[in-house]
This record gives sequence, structure tokens and C-alpha cells, in this order.
Amino acid sequence: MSIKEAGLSVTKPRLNILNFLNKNHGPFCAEEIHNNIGVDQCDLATIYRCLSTFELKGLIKKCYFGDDLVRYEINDPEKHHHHLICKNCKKVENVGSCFLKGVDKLLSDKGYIKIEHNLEFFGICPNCQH
Amino acid sequence: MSIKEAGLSVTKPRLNILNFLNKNHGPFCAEEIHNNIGVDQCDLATIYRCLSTFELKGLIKKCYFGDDLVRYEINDPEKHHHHLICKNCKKVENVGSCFLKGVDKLLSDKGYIKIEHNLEFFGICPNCQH
DNA sequence: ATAAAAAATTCAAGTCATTTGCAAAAATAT
DNA sequence: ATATTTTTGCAAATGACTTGAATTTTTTAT
Repeated sequence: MSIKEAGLSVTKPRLNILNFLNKNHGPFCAEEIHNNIGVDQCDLATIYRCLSTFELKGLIKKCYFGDDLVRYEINDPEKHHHHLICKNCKKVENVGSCFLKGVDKLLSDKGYIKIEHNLEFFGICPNCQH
Repeated sequence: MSIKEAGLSVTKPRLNILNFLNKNHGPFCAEEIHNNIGVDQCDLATIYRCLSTFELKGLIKKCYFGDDLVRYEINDPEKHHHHLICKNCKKVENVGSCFLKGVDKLLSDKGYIKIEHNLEFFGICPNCQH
């Protein structure tokens, strides 16, 4: 989906941000995006505002890696995947959804050790469906 | 594991916190714990410090629900489970690990709708294993 | 195109969960 | 008990993120 298709005004900061996310792998936090597109290109507050707006429109999605940073990546439902993050160097690898048959085996095959995962489900419970 | 077994000094705030977590279901954030054991019982900073220490010692574990709060619950490896959080009322239900065969079905059987999950893996990658 | 209207950006100040420095108090070791 | 170590309380700091309001840019209407 493009910025215009999302019903948003097309601005330089927005083009820069989407462009950066489209070309680079791994979810990024606001500051990383800011640094990468150039801190002189726009204010950090603009990055935050653009990211919220993009997420609201479904252009990008949030990722939580268990630290105090919110990260974002392009939202492509066709390419659903999970993440494998090194606890040490924070490197991010994508993991396909085939993991359901033997999660830890798959990951240890990749050479990782001390594998953990964080899995939380979200939904609307019966009481809240009106 | 007890506070003493973890090699820590036994103090009132620590006993209060562990006691609260042992008796109540659902991960709790620092402020919830503080309110529940009584704000006059100790400083909020003490709660934060105790929780970090407990986690380091493996007495409790962190949970991330995708907001900006860190929650904790007793770490009992025998009772490994995941969480199902209502997006609306934030109610937390435990989900056993049987979910691997048909995640969404299981959850919709419980009457939930708009089910999503957040799954991230953590490990030490080959490069970081020395 | 051009002007008016709408939306986005900037900058500064404000939040809010969490952290930290340091002196005082409590717990543990001797 | 007394010394040593650890923990706590309080206040101040941090750091990611948000927000208010004036200005600039983009869009819409002419």
C-alpha cells in the first residue's frame, strides 16, 4: 500500500521513512530510522508521528522485542513471519511460520543456543463482544 | 525457590512481593504489585529493584504484553504456559502449550474473536558463542 | 495556476515508566 | 554484639515517547 492509497498526504519525511523500511530488513525503532534517513531530514517527533499514523493505516506493524523500544516493519500479510533475536548482538533473523512443528529444533539447527520465545495471544473475550 | 535459596537477604518488601506473586494469578507490573501489597509498605523504587533482582535469580520472569509496561510472574518451569489477553478489558488467561496444534482454533473455541499473537524468539547466535 | 482549507512539521515542553546516587536502615557474618 | 554487606528510601535523573501551538507544506477548490 502506498502513502496515497492509505489516504495520507505525501510528504518528504513520510516517503523517506517508508522507503527506508521497504529497503531494509529487520524492524527498526524510531531513532534508528531517524539516524538512517538523516537526522537533518526531519525532527524525531515527526518520525514518531509518521510511524503511529502508518501503523494506524496498516502500512507497517509494531514489534516488541522485550526491551523498552517499539520497532516497526513493513506490514506484508503475504510474508508473515516471526523474529529470532540474538540476546547478545541483537541481530534479527526472520523465522517462517513452519516453526509450529518443532520450534526449538529448527532454531538450534541454525546454530543458536539458549533459545527462548515470548508468545502472547491477543483477542477480544466473550464479555467484551457486546 | 525461596529468597534465601536465591542467595538474597530476606527483607519485608521482598517477602511481600514474592508472597503476592505466589498467591495471585496473572503477571503484574511494578505499580500493581506496589498497590496490592500497600504503597506504605515500601517505596516503588524498591519494587523495581526487587523485581530486577528476582528476575536475575530466576525467581520470576518478565512478560511483555505489547504496551509499555513490564509485567512479572512466578517462574515455574513445571507450569510453562502462554497468555491470552483481552484487547479490551486486559483480562489474562493462561494457555497451555498444547496450542501448537491449531492455535487460533483453540482460542476461538474459548469464545475469543480477533485473535492475534505476538511471537518472538530469543537466543544466542553462533557468532556470539565465543 | 492561485488562493483557501486541510494536514503535517517543527520545536519545546511535558509524560510516565523505570533507573540511579547516596545516605540511612536493616540483614548477615564474625 | 559489632562489623560488614546488602537493601531501602527519597529525590533527582533518564530516556522513549507524546503533545501543544505556531509555521510550513500539501491538498483541494476555483
